[in-house]
Amino acid sequence: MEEKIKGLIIDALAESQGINEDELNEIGLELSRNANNDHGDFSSNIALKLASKLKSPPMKLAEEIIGSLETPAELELAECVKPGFINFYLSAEKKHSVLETIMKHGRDFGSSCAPEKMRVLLEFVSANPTGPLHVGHGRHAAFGDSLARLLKKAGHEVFTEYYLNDAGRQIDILCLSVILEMLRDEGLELKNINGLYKGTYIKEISQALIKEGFEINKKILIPKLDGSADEIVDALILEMKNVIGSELFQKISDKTVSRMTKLLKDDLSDFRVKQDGFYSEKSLFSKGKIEEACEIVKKNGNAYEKDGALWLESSKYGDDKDRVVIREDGRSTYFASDIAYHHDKKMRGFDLLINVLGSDHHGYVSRLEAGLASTGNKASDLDVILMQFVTLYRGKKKIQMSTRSGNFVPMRDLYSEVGVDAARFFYVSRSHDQHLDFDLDLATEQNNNNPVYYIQYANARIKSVLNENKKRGYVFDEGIGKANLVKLDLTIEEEIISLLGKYPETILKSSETRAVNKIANYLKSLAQLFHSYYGSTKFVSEDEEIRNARILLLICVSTIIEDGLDILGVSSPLKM
RNA sequence: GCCCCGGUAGCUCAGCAGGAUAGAGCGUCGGAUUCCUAAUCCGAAGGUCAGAGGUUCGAAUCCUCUUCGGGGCACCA
Repeated sequence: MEEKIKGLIIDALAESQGINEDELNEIGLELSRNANNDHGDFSSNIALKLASKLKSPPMKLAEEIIGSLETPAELELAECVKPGFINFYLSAEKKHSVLETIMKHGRDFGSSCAPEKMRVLLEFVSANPTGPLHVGHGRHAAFGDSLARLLKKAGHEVFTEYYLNDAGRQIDILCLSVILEMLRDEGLELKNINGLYKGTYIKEISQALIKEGFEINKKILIPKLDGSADEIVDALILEMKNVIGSELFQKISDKTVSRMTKLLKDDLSDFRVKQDGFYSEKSLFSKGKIEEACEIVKKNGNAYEKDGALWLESSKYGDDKDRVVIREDGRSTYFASDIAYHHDKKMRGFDLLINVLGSDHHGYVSRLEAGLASTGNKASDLDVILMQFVTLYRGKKKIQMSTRSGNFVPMRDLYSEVGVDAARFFYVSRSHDQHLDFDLDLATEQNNNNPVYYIQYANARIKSVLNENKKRGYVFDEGIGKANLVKLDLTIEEEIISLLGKYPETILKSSETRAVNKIANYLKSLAQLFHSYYGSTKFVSEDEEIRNARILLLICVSTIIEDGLDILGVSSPLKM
């Protein structure tokens, strides 16, 4: 319809002002859809835009345009208003037809609206497997999973992935922490060492390994603890590998990582977050992907050697300075892994790579782009979404996020307390580039304050009305409903229908801007209109025609609420 | 020093590919339940959209500066 009206305007402009399409393209023809029906269903500002160019008052122009405007049956009226807007009013039949579309397509209404379908690799969370996921990761998880659902809804093919940092120093430290815990468990007295991982999960893993029959020589020598915490830890790792043998160390390391990974997967899946794949950093080494990437970079003339290290000339691609890829001692940097990993993503055939990262990684973005460019890919294929931080509150009281030993509040604690529905909704209700204050009290309140329940309740009320309809011996007749849509002429009904009609463009816009929170806002508005409608109108009435028409409308509202909530990973209870 | 994000009602926030009177909820005040779920609804009061310039017929929205707050600038991961 939008295109049709635009076409009409173009014709009218040509006739009344002698403006051709090229001239028009310069100015840009916009047609906006209006929320409140004060200004019609669509409006155009074209007369205002043309006024200065044609040196003619906008109102006069608008009148002339309308004068030569054809009006098809779907259009009831076109009028010009005060500053120079042209407002279009659709016929009632046309406006109501969206309900028929929703009845026909059901939950597929608004699906596949993206004009260009892409293969997307969406990477999110990717936290080191050295501890349970905390409330900050929770936001990444909720956002990433919802974005995946949203992009799929819009018609894209989406693969979600978790990059598992299962190699490197942090993993050695994790493994060391577990081994020392095993020794402790066997009665060895050990001083606390800074920089090691603590927490019940370390204990659990060490005990599980002991049960599996892993043994550590108790006569292990702890080297003198001199130097900085980092130096001590590194010395311990080296010593441990020597004493127990790097083979056993590696075995324990593998066991530990796989147990940690299981823990992460459970944290995520219990939060209804689905990762299609876990990509192992270690596999980059074993499959030679890092050397491969280095070769490509060198071949493309984007690397050089200096001070015994291999440097990527990332400054060539917009980074502040060049970066080390292979260290002096021959070990590759984390950045090297990332170059190889992102190149591999492209090789797997994805058009678009989306990374959800913490906002503290923003300095890393240009480096990633440079890495991608230096392997011969387009930097613009990478879309990094930076996530701002989360602060927990209990009412007005800020909750200490981490203890002195560096333990964060686990995300599982959060969603166990407030429930998965509330947690997911709250996490996603604000734009990713804004700080999130997560109020645990608010998330569990059962009233108007709490948008999750407000929306769910709207849907539950609809289900209840449908039941009541049956209970009174009526059978919903879609045919009668469709035939009487024109009777839905209350202002509130028109507002609801208009909002339902905006669902596809909401999906499109929020998927394009990765703004999952727009879905949450949309649902809030829809629920609000519904509750108001509920309070003012009787649905199960004796009049068969209006009853079926209204119930049809309610079914449409319910369809959209359920679909929208599902994008957010929130359930739609039938009863509350 | 450089870079990213933000400042909208007393509070928490929507609105931001420019558009017509800036919206919700809470809180305050006043109402609604013989009726399909009151986890609801209706009404009132409440604003220099941080400040100053600029672009435009038109700016909360775009640009510049200032200011306040959060975060970042490794041969760490």
